Amino acid sequence: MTRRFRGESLHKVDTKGRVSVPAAFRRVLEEGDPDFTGGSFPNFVIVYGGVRGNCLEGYTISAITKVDKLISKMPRFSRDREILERFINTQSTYMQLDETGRIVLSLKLKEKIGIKDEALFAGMGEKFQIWEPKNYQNEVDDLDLAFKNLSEDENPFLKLDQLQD
Amino acid sequence: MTRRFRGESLHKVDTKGRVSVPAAFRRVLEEGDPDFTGGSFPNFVIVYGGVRGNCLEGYTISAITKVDKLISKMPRFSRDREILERFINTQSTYMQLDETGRIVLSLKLKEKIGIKDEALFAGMGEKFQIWEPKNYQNEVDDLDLAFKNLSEDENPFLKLDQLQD
DNA sequence: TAAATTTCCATGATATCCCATAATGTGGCA
DNA sequence: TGCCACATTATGGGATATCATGGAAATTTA
Repeated sequence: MTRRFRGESLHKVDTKGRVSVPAAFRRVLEEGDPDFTGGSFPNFVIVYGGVRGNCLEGYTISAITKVDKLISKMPRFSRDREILERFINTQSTYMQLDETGRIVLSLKLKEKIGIKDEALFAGMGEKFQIWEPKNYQNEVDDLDLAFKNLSEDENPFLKLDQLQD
Repeated sequence: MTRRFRGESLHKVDTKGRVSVPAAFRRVLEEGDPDFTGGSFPNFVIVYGGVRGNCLEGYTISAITKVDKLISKMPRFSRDREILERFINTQSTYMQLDETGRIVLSLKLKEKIGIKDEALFAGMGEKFQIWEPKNYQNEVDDLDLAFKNLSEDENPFLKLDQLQD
């Protein structure tokens, strides 16, 4: 069925940095890890650099592999490729769900996005994001405002259908 | 799973030049060494000439083999080939992890990149880099700046999508 | 034989594993 | 439709393994 990351949910981050990944997201991670078997726990990748920098982004193995393959097609020592590798490879890390469906956010990752003891997970289709709850609310508000200020012909909902091929 | 080098981490270099290679990188080095068996310690290659010259680059055996093969496809006595062989073959050396996951950086290697007592490891997909921390920060800042100054159609992230399929 | 390497051992700090429990959700069935 | 039994989920605590790092002993090299 090729599930996608959908929905938002809030989770506790304990003293060791452990957080439950929303159960619905786990199914997507499992489907997206070619090495996943019933007995194992899915691997995935968290990108923490991002253009934004204020949230973490989780990708399934197959999603990130697609990106990696594209990067590999660029000239090996080109500046463009280097920029992308810095963002996508250097500023990312492998993660694995544990048997209770948790991951641990290292101190470094928590600091990157200002998380203390709660984390908000937001589904974004082929990736998901992890936010410090207040920052998330601000982000949502900003987006709302930006959307409201668009003129009719800038409305992305209307552009959507124009893309159709 | 075919792991790639991901993430960045900072390590102490002791008086003998010993540095821990990040644990995550060891797994990649193991996978990339066809001769690696459970009981042994993986070999790999460090290139110190490099296009840049301000960092060392570590390749798994299988990654450097790919590069070697590409070079050997170039005309045998061409200047281009000679240059590449000089950089990739002459200015490189085999390394082996010890049982605690460390390597020793010779005085020569340390001097090449200005390392004193700390080394920054940065994953770059098929290879990783070793930097003197301050130089690394400068490099990241430069890249950031370069990225911010790109016009919309120069954005490597967008080029990525154009490469699709 | 002095200096430089390599090997072996030691230890605190992290991270991982294993078990426990409460909360929530799900389905069946009267 | 209301309730119970069971599976899944969210969360915490302690034990155990791995990692990063330093120092001493053994070995090599010049």
